[in-house]
Amino acid sequence: MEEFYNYLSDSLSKSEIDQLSKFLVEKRIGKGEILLQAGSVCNHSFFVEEGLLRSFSIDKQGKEHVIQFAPENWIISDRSSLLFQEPSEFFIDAVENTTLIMFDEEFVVKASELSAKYRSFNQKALNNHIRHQQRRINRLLSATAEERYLNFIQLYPNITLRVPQWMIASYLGITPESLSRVRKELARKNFIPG
Amino acid sequence: MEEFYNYLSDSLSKSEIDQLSKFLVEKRIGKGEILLQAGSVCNHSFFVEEGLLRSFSIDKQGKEHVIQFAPENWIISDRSSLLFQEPSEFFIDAVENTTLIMFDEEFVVKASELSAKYRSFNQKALNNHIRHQQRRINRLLSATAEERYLNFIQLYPNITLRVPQWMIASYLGITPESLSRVRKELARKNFIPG
DNA sequence: CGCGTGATTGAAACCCTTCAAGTTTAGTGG
DNA sequence: CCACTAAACTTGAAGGGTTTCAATCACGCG
Repeated sequence: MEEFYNYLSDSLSKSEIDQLSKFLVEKRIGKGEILLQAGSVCNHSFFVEEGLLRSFSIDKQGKEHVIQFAPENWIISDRSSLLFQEPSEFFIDAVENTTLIMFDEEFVVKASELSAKYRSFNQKALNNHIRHQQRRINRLLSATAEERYLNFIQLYPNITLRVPQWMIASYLGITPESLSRVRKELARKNFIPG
Repeated sequence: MEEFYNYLSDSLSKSEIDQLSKFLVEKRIGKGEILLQAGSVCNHSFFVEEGLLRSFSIDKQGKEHVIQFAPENWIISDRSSLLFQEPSEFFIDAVENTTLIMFDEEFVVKASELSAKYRSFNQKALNNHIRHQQRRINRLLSATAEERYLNFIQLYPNITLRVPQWMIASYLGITPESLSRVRKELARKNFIPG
């Protein structure tokens, strides 16, 4: 709970958090375990205390496409499914053994009632999510595979070293083979990662 | 103002809207006029009463990439720039002669103070935006040009007929020539649009 | 040690882009 | 209402970037 309390501490007082703690569940899951199945309704958001989660879809051909990575102090969920109570198109699973905090919409509603600060905090988080997605769309539309990869390792240096390359390739929208070649080409050009 | 009042009527009473009306500005702009310049901070959201707006970026090579279309009753803006007060990466301009309502963050704050209904309405709108973006990312990662086009005309039949093809191509992340060929191929396969 | 997963490499195929030319459409002014 | 022009769309041929498929290599784990 440590990190999640810390995460909330700017917007909720200690006593307020304690009031809300009954809506929180701490959970430990192993690498590869699944938190959300495509087709089922997503009823929780997941805050990562330690470890690494990801969300992804599987297309008709059975190929995985990584939508998002969530390392420590990130929240991952399917907000569409959560808010509109419709079946999710996405999976969420653990890339590493992970300790996480689960919370549902009731937590968000109660916290919003308790604190205006939390409301604006949450609002800001939503807007930040939109910002990230917008930039990603923009890059998918305009950047080459190499540019997207460089952008990725610069934005998420921390994640780059922790996930297999094929997952990064999937996030970038290219094949593992292509990413391998991109990296080879970068090495040739004396690019030093990190 | 008609449509915007209507848009708000579920979450705010008539008198509440009247109180807030001083934060609203109605504006008419001609086709091609620009509402937001990349590099400048976005201070308003735009609600389309009549007409059609779009947001887009311009990459290093001078190519446009359409991020979003906004027909009647849609809101368009750069939320990142708005909320974080940073220079926008995007342009917003008018695809058709457009009547719109401009409002700033003060409007949102005041409306949120006045009405819990508005808060949840606004929250829902943000989540809906995230949902749309998420699906788009997913499609950019997994679908072919043809699939993306079919998906587009199904999702936005109304927009398809109102914007030039090269803008749709830009939205889909392909060249106008490619879209032309995709359409030709669909016609060959006896696909009837609409 | 051996198996399985992930990374690399090569060759061919494919999709999409680029460039260039031609056609159609839309808008403007006489 | 026609003539003219610019913009949008189409079409073709060549080229580039990525994918696909297959084979090989590297490594960690039971």
